[in-house]
Amino acid sequence: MSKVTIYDISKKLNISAATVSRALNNNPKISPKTRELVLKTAAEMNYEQNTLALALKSGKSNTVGILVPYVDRNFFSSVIRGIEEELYPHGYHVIICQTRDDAQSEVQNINTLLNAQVDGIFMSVSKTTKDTSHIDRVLQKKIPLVFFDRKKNIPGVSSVTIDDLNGAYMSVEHLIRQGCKQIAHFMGDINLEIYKNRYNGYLKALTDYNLPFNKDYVIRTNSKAESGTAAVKKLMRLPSPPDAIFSSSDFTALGAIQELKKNGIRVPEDICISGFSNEPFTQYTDPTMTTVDQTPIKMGKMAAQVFLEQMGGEISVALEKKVVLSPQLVVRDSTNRSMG
Amino acid sequence: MSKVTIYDISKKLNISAATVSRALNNNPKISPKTRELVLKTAAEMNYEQNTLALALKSGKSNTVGILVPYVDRNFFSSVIRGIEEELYPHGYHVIICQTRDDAQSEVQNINTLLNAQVDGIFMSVSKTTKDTSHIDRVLQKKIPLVFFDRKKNIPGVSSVTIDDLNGAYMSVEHLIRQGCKQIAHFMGDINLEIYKNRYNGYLKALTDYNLPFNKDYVIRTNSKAESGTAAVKKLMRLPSPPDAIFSSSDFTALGAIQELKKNGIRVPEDICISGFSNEPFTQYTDPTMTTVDQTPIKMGKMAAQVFLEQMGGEISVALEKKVVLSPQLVVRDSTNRSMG
DNA sequence: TTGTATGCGTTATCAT
DNA sequence: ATGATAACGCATACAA
Repeated sequence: MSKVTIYDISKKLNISAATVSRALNNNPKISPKTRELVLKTAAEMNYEQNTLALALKSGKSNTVGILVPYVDRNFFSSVIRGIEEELYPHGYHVIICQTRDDAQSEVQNINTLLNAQVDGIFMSVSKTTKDTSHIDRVLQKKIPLVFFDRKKNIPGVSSVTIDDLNGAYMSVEHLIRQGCKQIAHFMGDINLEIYKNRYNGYLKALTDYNLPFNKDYVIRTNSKAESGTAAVKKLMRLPSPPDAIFSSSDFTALGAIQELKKNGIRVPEDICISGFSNEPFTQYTDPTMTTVDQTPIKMGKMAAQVFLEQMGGEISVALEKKVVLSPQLVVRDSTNRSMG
Repeated sequence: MSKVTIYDISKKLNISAATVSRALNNNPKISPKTRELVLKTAAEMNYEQNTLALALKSGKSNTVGILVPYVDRNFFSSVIRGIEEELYPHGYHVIICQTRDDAQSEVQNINTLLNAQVDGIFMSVSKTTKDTSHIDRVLQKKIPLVFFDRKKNIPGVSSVTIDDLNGAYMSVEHLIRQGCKQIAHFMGDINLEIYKNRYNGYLKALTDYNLPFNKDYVIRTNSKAESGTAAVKKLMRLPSPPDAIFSSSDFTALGAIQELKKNGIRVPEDICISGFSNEPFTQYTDPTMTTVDQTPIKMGKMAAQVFLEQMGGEISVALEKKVVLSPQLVVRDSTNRSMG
């Protein structure tokens, strides 16, 4: 059968279960002889430790929960990969929960994770989350919590994000160096920190390089390709259309490229376009798309490391660590005027 | 504090823990009065059931494990999404493990999942897996196991796959209806069932439509774009080059398209190309790519349903269910000759 | 060095 | 209808 316990081993060997337990856990207080014997018979009997009993006993489940809007978005699944790869060697399991960007689902998932006695929680906050009492509950229980990408500013909670402002700045700077002087921006929902920061990075680059700010060049978009085609139409109707677009999203940048090509406007010759996120498809568009890589796997690994630190330290000390990763500018053909 | 147990409630109410437990579980053998009372105070005290204790007691963890090569591959993360969404309403958690296509890692992960007392295991078998003793161990423990996409033929194990042969057949049939008569094939590793089936679907369509088979038109490729560029070069050097390519992979199809465009050969006017998998990027290539959708979310949902059925039935009956999903042909511009 | 006893939180069995 | 108790499998404080 399948359920061999330390008690079974103890019976077979005529010793106590406690001794078996000690042998199995390399407890120093045991004779080498019996230790060897126990280990051998345990192997023979195909003994496997019951993680559940251990978890109940120790209060430690060796499991962490990850909350993301959707697992099948490339960015999130890459972060998950990072977390899993960093935590697996430490014996942790990874439970995945999807919030579908729904605040209520987020609360529910937090609750079930708490019930499941996870040792830590990683989350990218849902778009619609306003109330944070469920997060407070996590903190009350002293469960390490790490935000990634989308965070709330809550004292005592660590987070791993990327420097969106700088990512935007690098992009715009790159466009300027390509000779562009009239740079437009596709702006996301600035209620979200990340988009506000990208917008600010755009502004900062313009300022630093003494380029004038033109409010007609800033178009509010969502993250769909259609939004990009609409935005670029608006731009091209301007008396003085831009010679570059810095988009806060790869998808809107794609929509723009498609619309421009349809109208015979060349990218990058007539107008340079850069996106944001380094979605896998950006390397396959025509032309290939310049974008900003958010290093999601690294983000996951960092988040995991922050968690491990937290676990290693004093239980009662909720150290708050804010890690800000540097994004990576990926230059491709959509902004490359030296192609020839 | 955070740890309020049924015992705490029982003390406060001067009743036994057993009664509290019964009240909480809607046990009929209890008076409505005390039931209400317990429920109310439980709510007041913020009682939450300890899932771990329950799991230890019942032997049921309400957790399933999913093994995939990499979580951040679109296909796999989509399957995971399907499984999660189907199982969440039933109270199951989902643990993710990555095998990195390494047989040894697969064995290890199976072991730890077994230790964690998961109630079921979903897996897409690693490419390198030969020995299946770890899988036998799962069966011995009567843990429901469901293969998806990549399976091994093991008696008693259910699986959910797609009808690759038919997907290939539909693709080639479509090419024929576009007027193509000399159809080449990029063939994957036929040690894997899926590629063998796609190849057979290709052959069947040729036969059914009375097109001659030309062995020079079948090129062995791996799933990289470079492999596709190399393959198409070879094809175009033939005395009579093909007028269509059915590729077993989106990536090789992409490489082919890129190479052809570079040489001024038009897609689809001069040659039609179709891929396989409906990778997200296929809708953004130029031209957009015709491909076969493997309905991964649906695959996940089906796998979950098979598991739930298994759980619902008799414990000792390992019913073996083979679900074969119909793939979806997605027609786009790379094969569309009526575009004008 | 080893054994005994206890508890982690719950539910099920057997009384009452 | 309710209470006392055992059991799930393990680890540890204490006793020997």
